[in-house]
Parts: sequence; structure tokens; C-alpha cells
Amino acid sequence: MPAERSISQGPAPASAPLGTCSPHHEAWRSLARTHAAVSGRMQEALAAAGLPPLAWFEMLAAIASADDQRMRMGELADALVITRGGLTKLVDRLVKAGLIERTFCDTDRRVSYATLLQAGAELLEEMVPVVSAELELAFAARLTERQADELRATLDSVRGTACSGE
Amino acid sequence: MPAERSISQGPAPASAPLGTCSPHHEAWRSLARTHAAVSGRMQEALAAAGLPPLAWFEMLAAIASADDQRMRMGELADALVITRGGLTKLVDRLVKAGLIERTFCDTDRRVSYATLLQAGAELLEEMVPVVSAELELAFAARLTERQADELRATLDSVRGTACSGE
DNA sequence: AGACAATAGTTGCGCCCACAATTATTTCTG
DNA sequence: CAGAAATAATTGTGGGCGCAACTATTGTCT
Repeated sequence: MPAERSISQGPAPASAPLGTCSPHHEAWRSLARTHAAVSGRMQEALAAAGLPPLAWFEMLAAIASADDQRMRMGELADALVITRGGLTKLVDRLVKAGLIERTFCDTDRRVSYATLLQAGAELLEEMVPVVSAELELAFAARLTERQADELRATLDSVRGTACSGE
Repeated sequence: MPAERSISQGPAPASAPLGTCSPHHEAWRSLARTHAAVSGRMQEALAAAGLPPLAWFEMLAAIASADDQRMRMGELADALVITRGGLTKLVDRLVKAGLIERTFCDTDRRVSYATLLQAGAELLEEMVPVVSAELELAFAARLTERQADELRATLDSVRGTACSGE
């Protein structure tokens, strides 16, 4: 936090409208709120069904989508957009739950994989309908498939610049 | 977590593609990843500038957008899409930092307001350019204002169903 | 080959938020 | 009006993630 400015105490005089800005800013606010709302509902639905949290689903889904049902730690961290440190512990939990296992690369002993186990695949299939139901409610009710595709393209484009640029 | 199923140990046989689904599902995955990526970049930029985290900005911006520069705790929690318990502590931190203060309602002694202070308004104005810069990079570089507006409308619609429906 | 940089992953620490239980106040009901 | 239900906010507890420091392995440069 920056050093104390000349702190003129007391309530701020309601001057210019600071909250509302450009359409881009509005779009971002809407993006953040929508993400929070939808993922919150998913978490709720999963908890109500006695299932593990959304992060577990995303991890299982990511691994399952790989050809050989396994993924390097680093790739996984990128896919879930969390830090490598965070990923290590997330993987720890799924390993402890018997859903995945750590396997190793014999050509490069630094890398390790998270490999899907049978129990993980089964749990994933159990979680899919719950997540899909929320998705139906939030997306399918309002968007045609074509619109959803456009939305995805737009978001992918935004993320592209956000990742590449630096 | 559900009770142990008949745990057939061993790696899962790569069968049906579990990861890829409907356009709606793809759109959701893209939404989640884009949110994480962009907000991550903002956090980074704020930290690099020696400024407080994004949550502080969102709270200050929310209060500043109110007519009388103050907001009820409940409304604020809804605006930021966090729980009331979480909000209480977030407000505590901003109060301790001298950015806002708690004020009370004399017609209903249950409600309390978070009221913007001068220092809070000043910090907000200091944070706006940093956040806007990231926004420029992520959104303005790829989207016209019209596209951003459509994106916002689409997301608002999705959030509408996600919030109303139950 | 030997030293230095780069890469992959893990660990310790701390912050932040969700959840549930609690307090305080207001509104409803008989 | 007394008691129950509803509403607003707070507190304690716990888990999850980011950050920075660390270990281990591989690549690079002379």
C-alpha cells in the first residue's frame, strides 16, 4: 500500500461518476460477476449432491480430455489457470482420494504426470450431469448453440491477448 | 465426498472423449479461463504498482458508483458476489486502511453502510488507470465498443437466468 | 568436462473467502 | 403485547490458493 497521502478526512464529496466507464469496462464487470454467479451455483449444486468441488471436476475433465489420460503438472496448471504451487496441492488431494496417480517420465526425471484412474473417470461421469444441468440453466436457456460459439470465440480472443501480450 | 465405489484400481481405459462437450460447455470453459487469466493479470499489475488487490478496487468502485457514496453491507455483498461473512472482513480491512468507514441507519439499527472516505476515492482514482490499462490490453485490442457491448449483454442475460432461476 | 543458467516440481507461510453458528433488531401473528 | 419468524450483520473455523524460497534435473557455453 502506498504511503499515506495528505489524508483529508471525512466523507468523499460525490463528484464525477467513478463507477461507470467504457463499454469495455462494463463488459469486464459483467464477465467477472457472471463467472462468480455461475460457478457459485455450480459449487452449490455439487455440494448438494454430495460431490467434490468444481476444481476437482475441472482437473478430472482436463486429464480425461488428453489422449493418453494423463497430463504434465505444468500443462495442467496452465489449463486450470492456477499456479504450479497450487496445482501440486490440488493433485495431492485427488491422489489421496484415489482418483488420479502420479506417474513419471523416464526420459526427463524432472517431469511428472497426473494420470487418471478408473475411480477418477467414474467420478467424473458422475459429476458431468450435475455441471451440465447448471450449464443448461445458465446458457442453453438463453443462447443458441451459434450464439454460444460466438461467445466462446470472443472470449478466446480476449484471453489470447491477455496471455500472449506482456 | 461419496462413499467408495467398487474401486477398480489401475489406469482408466481411454474410451469416449469426456473432456469436450457442447458449445455451451465450451463457452463456459472459455469464460472461466478468460476470467482467471485477465483477473490474474490485473492482480499482477496492481501488485507491481504497489497497489492493493483487485477486490479492494471492486469494492471502492461499487461504493463510488452509488449516489450517496455509501452502500449497505448486503447490497455490497451481492454486487461483489461474495458471502456476507466474507464481506464483513473485507470491509474491516478497508476500514483499517482508512479508505471507508462504517455508518449506521437510524431508522433500522440492523443495517450498516460502508461509506467512502476521501482517501478511498483518491486511492480509487489511482487504481483506475492500472486496471484500465489491462482492460485496454485484453478487450480494446480485440473488440470494438459495439462488440464489447454485445458481449456484456450476452453475459448479463446468462447471469440473469443464473440468479433468478432456482 | 565444469560452471552457470533454465526448467519442473514441491514446500512453508500467509491471506482471503465460504460455511455454520451467533447476536441484534425488526416484523409478523395470535 | 408476547412469542415466533424473518432479516442484517458479525465471529470462529477451516480449506484453498498465491507467493517466494527451495530442491532436483536438464540444457548451454566456453
